[in-house]
Amino acid sequence: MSDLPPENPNLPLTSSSSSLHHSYSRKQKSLGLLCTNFLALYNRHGIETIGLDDAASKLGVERRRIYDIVNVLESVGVLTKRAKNQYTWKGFSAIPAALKELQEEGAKDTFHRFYTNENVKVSDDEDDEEESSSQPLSSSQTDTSKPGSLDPSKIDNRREKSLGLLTQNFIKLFVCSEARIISLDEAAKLLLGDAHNTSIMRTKVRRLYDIANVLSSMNLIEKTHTLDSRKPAFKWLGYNGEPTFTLSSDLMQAESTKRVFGTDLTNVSVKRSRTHENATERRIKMKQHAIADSSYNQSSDDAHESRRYEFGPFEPAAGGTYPAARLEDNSKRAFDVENLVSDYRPSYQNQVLKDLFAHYMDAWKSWYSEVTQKNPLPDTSKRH
DNA sequence: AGGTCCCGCCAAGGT
DNA sequence: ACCTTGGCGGGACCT
Repeated sequence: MSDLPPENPNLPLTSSSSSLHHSYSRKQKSLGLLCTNFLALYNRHGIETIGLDDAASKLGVERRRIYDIVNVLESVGVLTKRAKNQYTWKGFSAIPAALKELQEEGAKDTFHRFYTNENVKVSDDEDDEEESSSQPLSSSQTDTSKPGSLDPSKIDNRREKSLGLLTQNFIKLFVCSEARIISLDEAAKLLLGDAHNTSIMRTKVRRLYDIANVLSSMNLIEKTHTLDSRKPAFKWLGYNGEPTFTLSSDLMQAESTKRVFGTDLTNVSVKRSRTHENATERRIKMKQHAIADSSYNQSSDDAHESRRYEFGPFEPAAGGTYPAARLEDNSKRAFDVENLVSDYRPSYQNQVLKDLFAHYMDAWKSWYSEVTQKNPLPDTSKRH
């Protein structure tokens, strides 16, 4: 026994009708959907502590999956680890602060890299972080063999590759640049360092999908594709307020149900799906729910992006460290763009990132000066 | 024919 | 020694 049973007819859920034909569906077990249910379950008043086992059983999945979710949620501040098997629910309201921190952090270690020894060597992957004493780990990790010998070079190698860190770096990509849309492989390359090794690349991309799925279910990003190349890409939506979750009664009652292998409570209320209709629908819903913010405006709404990238309205927030431009107040921004740009120029070591950044900066500068001059209406329809 | 990404093995980390 | 975490990648499923 090992193959999945077609399905379990004992389940009390079956979202009413509409289950055209039920059969094992991968989608119904997706991380994204699971995350949606997870959020539906815990994103409410009264919740304060979350037990991994509790979550696993309530959602009908193995703990392993919960770790995936929890790790990325923690990256955006929604959760905090309290103790073994225990997390503290912080809620969506904790997101803005977390994002801001990521933004600053990103800008900071960018400076650091810039001032210290910017023009760096090959430097495969990894990034310092915390203390940096100890030896600068053995150059590249071309550790051929070394049977048995404990490699001191891979001490916290694990942390470096963690889903959580990867998530944060992924988010920094958006938050620390003006990029609004980043294609999947750009992201993979950026987050990697070695875009040559196909194997490593593949793995990284798999992870990216995992991350993207949960971030998507939170409505922080959205999967799309680049306008031109048709390549899959991620669009940063940012935090616009809490998504409106509707906990299906099915899920509620599923709480008491015991899980059997192969059955999956996750497939309740299969309303998530990534069909365009639903996705758009959800966003609209969310938007009106949080539209109060306003300052977020016009433009680039759903349907049409005018190009591969967009400039996001990321608020620098009091004493912010990053230049954020918005169409509205362009008039009062008379400072020297050039200067500012160089000040904030990240110094990533890998070429791809550098190129990408240059690309965005170029676009941004021309757009910015255009807007700044006097044009009340920035016409983004020109090439470059 | 890829693009997605579920699933769970099994190795680090903790206690 | 046992339990918790969670990297990793085979290969099934979905365009």
